[in-house]
Amino acid sequence: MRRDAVENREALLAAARIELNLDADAPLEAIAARAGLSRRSVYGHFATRDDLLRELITSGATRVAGAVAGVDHEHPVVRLALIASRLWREVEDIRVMAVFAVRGPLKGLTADALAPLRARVAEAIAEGARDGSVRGDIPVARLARLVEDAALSALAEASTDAMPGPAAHRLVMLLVLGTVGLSADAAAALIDSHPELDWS
Amino acid sequence: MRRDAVENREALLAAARIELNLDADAPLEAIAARAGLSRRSVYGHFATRDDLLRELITSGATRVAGAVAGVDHEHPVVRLALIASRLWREVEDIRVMAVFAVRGPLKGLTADALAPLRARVAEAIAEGARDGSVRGDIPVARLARLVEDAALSALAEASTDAMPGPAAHRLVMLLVLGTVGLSADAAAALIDSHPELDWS
DNA sequence: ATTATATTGCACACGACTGTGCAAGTTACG
DNA sequence: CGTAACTTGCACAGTCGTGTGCAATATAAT
Repeated sequence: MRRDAVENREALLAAARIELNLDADAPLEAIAARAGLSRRSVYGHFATRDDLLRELITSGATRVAGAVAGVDHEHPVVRLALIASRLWREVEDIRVMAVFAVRGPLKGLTADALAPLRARVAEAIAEGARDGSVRGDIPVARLARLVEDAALSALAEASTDAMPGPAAHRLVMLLVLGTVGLSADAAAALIDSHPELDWS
Repeated sequence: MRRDAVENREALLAAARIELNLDADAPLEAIAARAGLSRRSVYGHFATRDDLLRELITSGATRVAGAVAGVDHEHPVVRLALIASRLWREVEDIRVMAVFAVRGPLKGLTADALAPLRARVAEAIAEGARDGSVRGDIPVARLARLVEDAALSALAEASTDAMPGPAAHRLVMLLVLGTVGLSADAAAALIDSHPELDWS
């Protein structure tokens, strides 16, 4: 295998990440173009369109899983904020997976890939609901989905509006904490009192 | 014009509302089938596919505008909750428009249709930020978009999970108020202390 | 330099969907 | 009734996307 071949493969994946965020079913033509290749060449790297998507989703899932893996904290709410914080680094992958979470025949794949992350979130919420640090007026499963939505809309806002890094990072945490029941002030105080939630 | 003709026209619009929520670019075949018509007949009512969508969006926008028109209250936060409350009645239309708000070539149309509603929300937020009842750590325009997202995800949750009416109605308000800075408890208290926010 | 490896352009088959024309059928309505 | 309004089925053209075959060309690597 040649060096430029693997570079082009990466370029295709990167291009797909961008292009699929703009249009969930962007033609291969567009993806290839952004990668500086011809449509025909795509088939030298991926047998079918679905193969490309599959690779995007699974590789994305691994990165996300890695980013969230080390997260741990005794207070479930801080844990949620930490997860949100780590997620910020993986925006592109996250958004690609979000796009396919609802639509298309790949939604099963996406769901599987995101399962571990969702489990961690649900667990933290359940724990927080038990000790009173998280609202108890919404069933855990439903609240978990809503938290996911909140994080997603913060991430979307961050990347469409080209927010400066620290602001976007903080926004994601603020929204997650707000959804979980904290007031704006309480959320801000919590973030400021925990150095591990700082922008680094 | 015959009576059954206008009935079929309505049936087509209703079918489109359902089918387009399942799949944003559902084929006319599917829509026609759900309406109990043949694909060919659709063209007896709408010149093109876009005409159908246009009608859906604009008629939906008018309903929503009407629902929100009468809303007024001295406290901006209560006003936001009221808007959220009224929105709940129009879920179906809202969701169709939400689908096309992001994707598709009609997003401009949708944006225009939703403009008045967005203006009201932004205004209430700005007013609240001035008198301190709404968080001030997020720029008004951005917060308005985030509130919109929150409402949308609540509405989505409500209609996919088949929640009972009152619960869904309350959820929409809770999420909007939470996004705007209130704690879960404060939001619940506010809703309970204002009879006009009750489920009717 | 020579060779294995990649990329390209073009042609083609295939499928899904839109939009149109037209003749034959069905149904509401006066 | 009987007629005008509506629906249907089918055939067809046009568009856009995928996936493949192949010959020509460019490029990395030894």
